[in-house]
Amino acid sequence: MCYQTKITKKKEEMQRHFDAGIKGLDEFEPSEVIKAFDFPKTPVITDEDEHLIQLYQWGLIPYWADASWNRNYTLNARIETLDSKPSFKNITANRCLILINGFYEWQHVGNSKIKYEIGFNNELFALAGLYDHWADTKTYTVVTTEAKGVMREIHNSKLRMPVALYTQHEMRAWLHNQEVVPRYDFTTNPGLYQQQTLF
DNA sequence: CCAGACGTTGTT
DNA sequence: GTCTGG
DNA sequence: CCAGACGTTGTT
DNA sequence: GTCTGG
Repeated sequence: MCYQTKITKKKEEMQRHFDAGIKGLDEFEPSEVIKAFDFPKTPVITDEDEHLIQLYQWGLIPYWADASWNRNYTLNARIETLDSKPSFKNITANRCLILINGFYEWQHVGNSKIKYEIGFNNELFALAGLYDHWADTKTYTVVTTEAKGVMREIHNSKLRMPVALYTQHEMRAWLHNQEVVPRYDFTTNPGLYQQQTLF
């Protein structure tokens, strides 16, 4: 899974990096830790306009959802079952890029856990996402897959990781519904935080 | 057949 | 809206 | 979809 | 076996 990200880059740098304009990012503030369970609005690029960065809210709300919808459960979407889940199957072509320069995951060691920052030397990159857009509601979910490589060592409890895209080619492929191989050659920064698990 | 679910499993 | 558990 | 029903109303 | 209630 993936519930915490990092976006410390300025708008101007994101524009340059992703070769895109910007719309409605006034309320965006770079942040060391972005928490999914707060349902934050974060910068994304959708397949509707690959040269525009806009804010979408983390936590997918399908267009048919009613007031009882619980976004806690649509912060992530398992890539293995996208085509069969009612919440995702009709939007598997609504591709977006979630713009970040790091994300966080916890490693369980004995009965404590260590927080890692994961990324590409603090460079900008993207997570693969799906979005829905209806009325004023613009929301997204982060697509996850089986953890590989170093991610199996770090995220050793759930063995999941977000689908990460690094090159422009990978990002375009995702937006165009083409096969992508999720990245796992991350740089990692351990020990940001350590916590005894409660017993 | 239709009511009820639909999504994932975590942080301070 | 579609799917599915009862 | 699958577990569980599936039949009728009387004779000494 | 088929039908149907849940």
